[in-house]
Amino acid sequence: MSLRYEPGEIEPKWRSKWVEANLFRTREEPGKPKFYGIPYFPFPSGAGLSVGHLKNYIPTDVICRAKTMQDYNVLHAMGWDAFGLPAEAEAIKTKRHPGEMVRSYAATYKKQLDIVGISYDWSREINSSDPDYYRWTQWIFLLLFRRGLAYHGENAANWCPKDHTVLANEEVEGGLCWRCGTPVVKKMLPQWFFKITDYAQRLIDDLEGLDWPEGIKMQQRNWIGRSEGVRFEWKVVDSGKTFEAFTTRIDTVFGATFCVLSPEHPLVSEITDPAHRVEVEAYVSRAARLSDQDRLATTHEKTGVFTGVYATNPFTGEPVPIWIADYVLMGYGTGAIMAVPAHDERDFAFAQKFGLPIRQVIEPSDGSRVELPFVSEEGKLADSGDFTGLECDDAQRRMGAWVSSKGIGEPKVNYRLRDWLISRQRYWGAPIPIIHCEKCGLVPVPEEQLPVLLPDVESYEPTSTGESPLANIPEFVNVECPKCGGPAKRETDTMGGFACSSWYFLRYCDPHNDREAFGHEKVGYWMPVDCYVGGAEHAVMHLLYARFWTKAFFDEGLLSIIEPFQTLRNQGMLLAPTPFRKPRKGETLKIGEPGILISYEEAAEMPAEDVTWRWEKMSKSKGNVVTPEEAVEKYGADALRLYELFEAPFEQTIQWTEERVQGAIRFLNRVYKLVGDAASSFDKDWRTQIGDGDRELRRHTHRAIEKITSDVDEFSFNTAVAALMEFTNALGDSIKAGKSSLAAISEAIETLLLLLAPMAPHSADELWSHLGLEGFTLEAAWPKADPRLLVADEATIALQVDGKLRATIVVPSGMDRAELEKIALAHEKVVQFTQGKTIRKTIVVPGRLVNVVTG
RNA sequence: GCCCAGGUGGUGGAACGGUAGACACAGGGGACUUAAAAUCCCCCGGGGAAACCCGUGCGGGUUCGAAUCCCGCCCUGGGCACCA
Repeated sequence: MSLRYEPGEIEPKWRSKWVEANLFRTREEPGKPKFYGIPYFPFPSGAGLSVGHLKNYIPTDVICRAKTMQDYNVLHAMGWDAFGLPAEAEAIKTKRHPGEMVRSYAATYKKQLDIVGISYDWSREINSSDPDYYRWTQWIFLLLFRRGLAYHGENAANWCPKDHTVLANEEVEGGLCWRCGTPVVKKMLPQWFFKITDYAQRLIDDLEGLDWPEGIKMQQRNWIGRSEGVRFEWKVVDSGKTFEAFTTRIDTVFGATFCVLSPEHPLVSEITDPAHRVEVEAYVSRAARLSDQDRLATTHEKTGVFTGVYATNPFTGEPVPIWIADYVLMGYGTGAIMAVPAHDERDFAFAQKFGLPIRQVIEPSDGSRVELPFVSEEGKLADSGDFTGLECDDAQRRMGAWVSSKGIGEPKVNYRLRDWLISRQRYWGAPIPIIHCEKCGLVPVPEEQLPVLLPDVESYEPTSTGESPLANIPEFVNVECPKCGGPAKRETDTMGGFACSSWYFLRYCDPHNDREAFGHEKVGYWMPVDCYVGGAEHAVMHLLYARFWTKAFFDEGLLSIIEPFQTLRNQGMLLAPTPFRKPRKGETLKIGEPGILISYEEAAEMPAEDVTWRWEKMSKSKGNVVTPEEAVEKYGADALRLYELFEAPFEQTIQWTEERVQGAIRFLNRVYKLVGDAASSFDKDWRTQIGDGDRELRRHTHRAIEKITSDVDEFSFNTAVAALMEFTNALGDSIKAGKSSLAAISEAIETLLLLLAPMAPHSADELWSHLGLEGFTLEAAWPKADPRLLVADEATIALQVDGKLRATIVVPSGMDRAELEKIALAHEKVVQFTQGKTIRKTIVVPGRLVNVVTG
């Protein structure tokens, strides 16, 4: 009987059998190794999934299915990053309650993932906006608070003095409030922070042992931004006041011809000379008016103003002018610098603009003349007192020691990383479980009172007061102080969404625990995540926060590991063809777009030459989305899976190409036909029948096992599919040639289905049962390659003369060097190409090649 | 500007320093068919009748041998960007 791949019939059938058998339950059988594989925690958006999103769900599923067959206990779960701004914004737009909305979106995602046959254990599903979950997010907040890692502090925010509200950076247009046109100022406002900076060094150090893409590690290192330097004191002349400056180039200190303070530096108002006050104040308030965005977006044209006062360079005793400029940031180092125009590009530009002296104190070691600014550290000191002549690195050490010995400073490591601002004046998040009491200060909500429930409200839009909408609910706000019993007020800010996603992978291990966030034994068994899969866009947010929390939990004794994600892989994007047309008069193009975006229907109606096609990421707004439903309906889930696996290496961006999905269907049909035709003569008991013969077919079988097993482990799914195709072709040829025994063919067919099972599970199960085999492929044992069957009887040897291929010969495998050399030198092609030349030497690589080198 | 990835046939891509182009897609030819689709067989980097020659972004180098390693460039994609 000739079989065909009929996805519409077999795929729903097998999916319901899997559900019936509770096939995807997490096994926690003693004595087996564990494998924990998950994709990133998605926010279920209203647009639903596209086939592009499946680029990480399918491979993660393949590896988890393979590990299950390899007799691991596997944890493969899914949940919803439900809290946060994207959900709230969408709910406001669609006028729905965010909770109800997210639940319905999540249901759509679940359905979409199910029809592709992804093997999640849905009994462990998590929703971060569920009180049973955020209760523990709040508990973790209190844990961090108790450890001094959560603090309430002042931070400069954009403030509109007329509306009495903070504004998001996006709400400031040209330095003006978007509502009333009043100039926005920076104002210190209380916010909640997590003290991630305490972990800066450990976050760098522990990257070392992780199997992560090198690019992501680099991004984290750069983000944390460690730099070594010296922090030291400058005295303001005739004032008794001092400030500290941080520099990584203490070796250039003799070239410091001025100092610069950040406009926000507290000393500015104290030291400014009365004659310069008006000018300085104007500059400071102008700088305050700029949002960070504008300040960073502007061209690097330097601005600044002189304070009229001087500071003494502790190395030279010389007074240098103190300037104010916004290129010095209050948030980094000390907010004050020594400026060395000869050896720093920014200081150089500033000095040139304002006519400040430029003094060279570093020169190349070979004494050659260079153009300034000379920023290299390869050089030696000049005109630097006792330090003159030293190499830069040596000078840095000695000058650091000199500063320490004088008691005016010390070598210091600085990090670019800032503390993690977690409070949001928004409704849709986990309420921060703190009570403000006039008498007792910040009082944690007692653990037994958790969760602090997010009250159900009619209107949850952000208020004009700049406070969270929760501040308008007296029943929520007014409470008794848990400490003194007096009247107190609840914190009304909620936590940003990244708090929820920083620990969900621990909750999967123990999702129904109502006494703890996660049981020690459960996380001890499952953690760390062995395989974490997602896009590269979370490099410095989620992946950094989750690492920080894991370390804090380790310090608390809740975990015995210091890193949550041992192996991380980033999937490539999937692009879809997207049509654009030429702009008409009066139409403006969006930056980076080749024309005006049009729909597929419009494109079909226009003359082809008027349409420009471009590959774009699938998105609702681009109108180029192919949904899993459409693709499964049209091609089948197994074909879709194989296509996405086969098209390119996992990390690479691919282009959605229908013809190639057809190729996957064609392959599946070849497998169906082959298995269908062989079914009647299939021998379940091939193990007892198999003899010493059939080495050729069996070699193909066992090589396929070896190759596909290692390819799946290494995330090389495209070559795994290719190996499966090659094996199928070889098996077909072997059957056609009629030289193989039924036992060897049966072994090959059974093996083929098992190797196919993680990638095309519906078809594997269908054909498995067609052969009369019991159970599901997922519960069958993964085949093992027999090393004795991997070696070939014969080897093809390349014969080269001077590195050029001249012939190939087939010899019995295992032939030794001497014999290979003898055969090669006697070969007619070798003789022909070495004629009249001296043979200088012969390179023999047994099993591979012989290279005859002439001289 | 700095930091990461990448540049291989018409296309997607293979290739422990060892026969470049596996496996596919598209295309061409043939078989089957009244015909088409599907399927099966053959061809498919360039030049050449062939022997051979040339080919992995460009220029050098190391090596018996380089797509692969080293140096210097050029492009493409991504990230960071006044961090002293």
